[in-house]
Amino acid sequence: MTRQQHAASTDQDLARTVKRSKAPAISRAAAVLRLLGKSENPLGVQAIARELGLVPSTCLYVLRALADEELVSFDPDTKRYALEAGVLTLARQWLRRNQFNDLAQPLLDRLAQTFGATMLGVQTMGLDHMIVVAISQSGQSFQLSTQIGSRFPALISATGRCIAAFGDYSEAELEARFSTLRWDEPPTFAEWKQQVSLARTQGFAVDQGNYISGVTVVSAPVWKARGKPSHALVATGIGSALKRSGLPELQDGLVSAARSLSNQLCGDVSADWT
Amino acid sequence: MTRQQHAASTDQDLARTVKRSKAPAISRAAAVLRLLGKSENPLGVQAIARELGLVPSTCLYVLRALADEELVSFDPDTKRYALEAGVLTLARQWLRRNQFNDLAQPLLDRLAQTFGATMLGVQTMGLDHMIVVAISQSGQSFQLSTQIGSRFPALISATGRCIAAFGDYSEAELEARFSTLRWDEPPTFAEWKQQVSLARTQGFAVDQGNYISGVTVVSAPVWKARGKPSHALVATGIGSALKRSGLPELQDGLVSAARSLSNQLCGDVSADWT
DNA sequence: CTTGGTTGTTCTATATATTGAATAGCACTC
DNA sequence: GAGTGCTATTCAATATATAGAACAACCAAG
Repeated sequence: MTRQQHAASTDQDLARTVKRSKAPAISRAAAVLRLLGKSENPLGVQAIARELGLVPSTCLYVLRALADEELVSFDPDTKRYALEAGVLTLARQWLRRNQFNDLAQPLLDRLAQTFGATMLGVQTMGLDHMIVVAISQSGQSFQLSTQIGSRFPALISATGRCIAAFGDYSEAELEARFSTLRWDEPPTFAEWKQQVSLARTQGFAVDQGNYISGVTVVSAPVWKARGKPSHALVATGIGSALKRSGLPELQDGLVSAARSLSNQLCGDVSADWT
Repeated sequence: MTRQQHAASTDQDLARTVKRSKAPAISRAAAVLRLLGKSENPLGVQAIARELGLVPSTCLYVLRALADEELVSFDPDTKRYALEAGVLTLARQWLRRNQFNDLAQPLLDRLAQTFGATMLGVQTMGLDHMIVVAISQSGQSFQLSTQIGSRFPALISATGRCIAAFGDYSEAELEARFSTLRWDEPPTFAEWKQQVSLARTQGFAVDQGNYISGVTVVSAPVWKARGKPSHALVATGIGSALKRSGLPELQDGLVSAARSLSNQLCGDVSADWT
């Protein structure tokens, strides 16, 4: 069972986005790409159109355009479409010019080695979700498998508490989002709010088996600029194992890594100004 | 100096694609994404429009749509656009359901270990280019750095000779493409044709310092179906080092790995037929 | 402070992308 | 072999995305 879940992008959502935008074809194209990404096997025109609430002919034109751009592959025999390798090229280009990754990776590697935990670097995307952009596996212990590019709802687990703590969102917004989350051991909203306050004073957040039973997650926010944190460093591991290798030390290491990263990222910006 | 080069996608090309397509916004969007990928730093609306020959207002709408889809990031302060992490999500999804990668990776790892070479798995995209989709570094020697997602012109180096040898393209097509290639030590078209013939009879191709002086590249084709090869396994290394660790053995290993891979990939297809 | 040359953004007429029905093909069942 | 239900695809009318100019906001130089 895979853990990640997106804000269910329904036909309704797509329809609204398409209406508002001045370039609806692009919203449709993105929806098609996401659908093909989710799907286990290649899909035909009708299946895609039905799933996304598109007109088949429009959907066909979208697919042809995407195939021309090598973002989608087309099998002439089966008339099925799937994602194509062109998306890889874009991803590499993004990774290349992303200083967060370059700076975070060695820090994550060191922490993973020291504490035998699986370390993640995540990028926050408002209250919608966060995206895993860097990973370091400890190698020895059994890993909690997550992959680069995975998306999680914004307020879940330890990082969710950080986002809530340092993002100054209204309580109404938070509660609305909170109510849609799925946890193994869901905290009440009151409990969660208290943990968020604690995170605000401590500078990091902990999830002790709420999101996944038996798994402890620690998260510390990273800033690229003043305002809401843009990223977070995350440590995950089996609760008992993390306790044995020293949870307080891990928390300290994580927080100081996150702080040094924030300094470097903000510093680079000011270097551009000169 | 980076080696890769794309078929220079000029404004002309884009203009033609846009005209032909029934969904021009998508071609524009793809062009914008590629441009942002190439660019070292974030770009403004005008710069993008100028570079791609787009109308600024249209360009703005494209960018806004892409930003809505989290494929492009927008900095409200500087009004600059760049690639966003959404492209990572798509790439991961592509990698997940790609059996070539799953099957090729262990073979590449073994060959890289045995021969101290940098191994690549590439996917061919017609006569336009090929894309690196899997990598295994030997770890010990200093690596010839290439990254997943890199694009190379189709007919370059050893893999180019394989594509020409097993793709049954007309000589006119080949010569047109061949003439645009950049090599360190360019072969004449006649020499190259001879090497292509050799590759056809041997079942693999070698590039001895043509593409990059001092670097030897060996490539063996992989088929996913009858017809043109869809992929290739590639070994690269310093010429002298490869000779020392046994070039004939490397060639044998590469060819047999490619053959076994072809069998598995085609076998899956025939399994679908039953 | 004004001027000149940028930039990003809004606005509206018109060329055109999108729609939904009609067409064409393919694989079954009867 | 005709019929049934599915596909993918084409086509022409119309709703609309786009182009180009006008606008606004900024910065640097005089």
